[in-house]
Amino acid sequence: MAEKYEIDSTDKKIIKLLEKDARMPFLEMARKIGVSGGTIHQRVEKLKEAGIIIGSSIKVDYAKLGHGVVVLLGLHLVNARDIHKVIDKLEKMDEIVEAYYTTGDYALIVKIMVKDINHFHEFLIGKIQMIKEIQSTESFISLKQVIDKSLNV
Amino acid sequence: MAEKYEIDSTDKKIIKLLEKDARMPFLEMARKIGVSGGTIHQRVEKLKEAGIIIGSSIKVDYAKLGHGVVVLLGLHLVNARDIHKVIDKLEKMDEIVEAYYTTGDYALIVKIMVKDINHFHEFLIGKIQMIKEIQSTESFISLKQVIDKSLNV
DNA sequence: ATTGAAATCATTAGCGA
DNA sequence: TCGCTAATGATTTCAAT
Repeated sequence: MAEKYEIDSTDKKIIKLLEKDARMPFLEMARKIGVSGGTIHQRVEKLKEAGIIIGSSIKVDYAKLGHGVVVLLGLHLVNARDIHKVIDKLEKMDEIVEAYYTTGDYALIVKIMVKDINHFHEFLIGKIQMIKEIQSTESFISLKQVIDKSLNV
Repeated sequence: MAEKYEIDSTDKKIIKLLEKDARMPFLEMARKIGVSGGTIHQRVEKLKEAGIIIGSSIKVDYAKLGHGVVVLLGLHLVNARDIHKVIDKLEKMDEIVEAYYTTGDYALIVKIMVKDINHFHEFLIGKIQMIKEIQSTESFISLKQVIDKSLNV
């Protein structure tokens, strides 16, 4: 994995368009890029096979659904060896949406989404602090995401 | 904004399916959920109007395109009042894909994607440290994202 | 990479619970 | 009000070039 892949400017344009709108019709993309719809279809299939396009998803305003608080949580483990056990447990928690192995201060940094500060408190005490392999945590509470965009490849 | 919205179980099922695959045909969703295609269409339109569905995007394996390193960066500002000026500058940088206002230690936490550690170094010295409103930074380098999922609403 | 044809889908209007 | 059906135009998909 992580082998570099050769993509040309047409592939790049396709990726850029689909990052903005995953449901854009292939024929519309074709008109914008200046190739045929069949070509778009072939290119997208190739990008999927190559594992460059992994999937697609809608963007949801979770705040409108009552989950407005994002918290970044740095985790210290008792023993670095337990990291996979910890990840297994974290994976099952609904509040956790992302997790990163990191170098430096923390073994892991996780991103969680919760309804409010009370919910966060309950989550921290009732779920995170129940994992005995976790020694301590540091919380960075965010009330607003100010930038959210796709990488310009 | 951030008003709560009443969504029923059909809306939830639609959101869940589209989070897994934004290009899923409405008729396929209709068959899975047990309603007509027209109903899916109406519901999706309503969810968009309500601002719950904001957009859609493909998921790209950026590591395969040579941008394999994610860094979370905590920023300390010289003066908290300058935060909007800083955000404006950050917004223009290709490497920065997300940014959060946070309480506590940092004024901002940003997520960046870079090719490798050298690229990160150049970015830090050549771009971040050029912003005079930023006092100091702390870096959390991630070589692997181990969890990435959608919130279970 | 394009073309063209067949299957499938999106979209809308009108009907009915 | 909400969901369904039916009809049309657009799109996806694939084989042949």
